[in-house]
Amino acid sequence: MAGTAEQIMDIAEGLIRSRGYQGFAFREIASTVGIKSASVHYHFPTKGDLAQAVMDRHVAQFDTALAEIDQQGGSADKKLKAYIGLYRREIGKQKELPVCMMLSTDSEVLPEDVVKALQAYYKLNVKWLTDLVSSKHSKMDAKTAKRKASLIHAALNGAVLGVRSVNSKQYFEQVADEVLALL
Amino acid sequence: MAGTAEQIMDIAEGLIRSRGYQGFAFREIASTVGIKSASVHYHFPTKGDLAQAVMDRHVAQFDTALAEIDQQGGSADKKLKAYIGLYRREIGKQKELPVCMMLSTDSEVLPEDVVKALQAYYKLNVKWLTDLVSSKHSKMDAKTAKRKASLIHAALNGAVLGVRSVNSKQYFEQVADEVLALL
DNA sequence: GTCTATAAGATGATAGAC
DNA sequence: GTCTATCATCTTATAGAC
Repeated sequence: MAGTAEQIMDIAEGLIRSRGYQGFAFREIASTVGIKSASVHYHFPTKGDLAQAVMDRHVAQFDTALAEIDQQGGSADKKLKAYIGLYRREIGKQKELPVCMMLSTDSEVLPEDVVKALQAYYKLNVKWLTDLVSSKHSKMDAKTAKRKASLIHAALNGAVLGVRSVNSKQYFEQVADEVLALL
Repeated sequence: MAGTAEQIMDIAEGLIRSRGYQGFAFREIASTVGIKSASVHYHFPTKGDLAQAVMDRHVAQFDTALAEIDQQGGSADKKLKAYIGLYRREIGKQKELPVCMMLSTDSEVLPEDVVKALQAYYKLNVKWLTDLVSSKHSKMDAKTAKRKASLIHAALNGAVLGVRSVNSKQYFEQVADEVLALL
């Protein structure tokens, strides 16, 4: 039995991923949890606070997942496969995008702190991928490695986005296979 | 002096691109045009109708642009450069995404017809790119060409999305250069 | 922690006058 | 085509009781 704050974040995360920041309301979250909207405000004073909490929790989980991949070791290809697995996991429920991707499209109506967290998250991803590329191609200069990492990152994000438009997870898998060959 | 309906669509398109479907209101559009919200409803009965009109107009412009690229002829690389130019043009105003990309993330709250148009638009893009890939690699089988086309499409979409998070158009240019090398 | 009650404002949409 | 006026509903958020 998860705490109320946790439940609220779970539901908010799902709604953000399917409808975006502007697509959920305190009342809806409250009724799903089985409480009143005033009680949601007790845990998260403003809507921005709730979005920030959801974002922070997700980033923390993601950091842990990346650390685990690094810890398990193995080839660069194996690590990229595991990284792609993180994306695949987020597609699980169709019609949902990863939290940070959806929030990124809502950045114009988000509190400044959330936008900053979003930018930091992006940089973290590209840096991790850049290190991965460098580890496989020891003679490649840093700039080239970063460009390749950016391509991989963009392709995976685009692949996730595409699933929504083509209505099939296969699209993601096909792009993911091509991405693996890029490394 | 553009007609009122045109003006409404222009403003709606800008708002959809920066804040999404749920981020604009009839009253705001009306006050920007200099009329009242009831008059906006005269031209576009419902919010969904307005979104559909904006989407249809954009798709028509895009179709024309693709036809022009085909008409001008030249190498496959030249055509891909021109195709990438269509994306670059849409980034012009920072903090804005292409209409169809933004609407795609809002698909859960969009009228069914708009979602269908979105899916058709996606298919059109991948098909055009598939033909392009096939024209350069005459011996490549159709399936492989489509996979490569999907990769290119995903990477370009991801590149546009990334501009928002990294706050620099250079990110797009770097990925675009890598994409050119993929063909 | 959760509730009731309510504020204060925005929203999509319509009726009917001009 | 555009207006005024209005409806019914939803929104985030707060005050104060339990």
